[in-house]
Amino acid sequence: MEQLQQKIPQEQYLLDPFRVATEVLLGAYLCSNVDEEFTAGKITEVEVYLGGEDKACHAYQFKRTKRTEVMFHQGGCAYIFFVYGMHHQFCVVTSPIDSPNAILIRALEPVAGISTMQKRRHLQQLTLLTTGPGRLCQALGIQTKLHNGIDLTGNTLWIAPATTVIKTEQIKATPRIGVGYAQEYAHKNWRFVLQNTPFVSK
DNA sequence: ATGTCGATTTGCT
DNA sequence: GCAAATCGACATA
Repeated sequence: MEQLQQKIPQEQYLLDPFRVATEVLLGAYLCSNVDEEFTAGKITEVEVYLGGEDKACHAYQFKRTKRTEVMFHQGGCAYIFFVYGMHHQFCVVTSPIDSPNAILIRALEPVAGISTMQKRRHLQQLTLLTTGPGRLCQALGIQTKLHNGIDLTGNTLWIAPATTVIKTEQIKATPRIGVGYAQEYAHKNWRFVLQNTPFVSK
């Protein structure tokens, strides 16, 4: 598990958000060390959100609030927020300072610390452990209060590089989930899913 | 297999 | 006050 201790270098998070989503994050490993428990999963599903133009993004029109603040930080930190009164969501902030773009991580394939994930989720079945943005946060112990804004090259929450190159043919682009309100931005194919894996949300 | 609905808190209008 | 980048329980078929 040496591989999982590696960190994606900070500068890779400054690339174009679509490249970060498809070339850097898909197939990489989201790792967490929370409560003395190590857990990790391979990233199988992501969504791109762009500050400025994108009506589905919390930072639409560069709206800067307490919640969206960390999206304006330099790429390479975590934007973690709370929705629906009970679920957390984990995003990777990308781009240079004041370009509030982020990639939502929507699903993982469990790789390490599986018994910890099962304990946190009160559930055994692997395909339900981390296949959804709320589920993966619960499985990895991710919470806004503890982790919002955290540096992803540190030792609490980090991302280890993919061990194999993901080819374009293995990636499917679809509309994003749960953003029907975003008008013309609702049907953009900004969700990217790894093919040939059961570990995606539905 | 598919649909509807409640949970529950945060942040903005 | 209301809607939200969701999930799981329960209903009906």
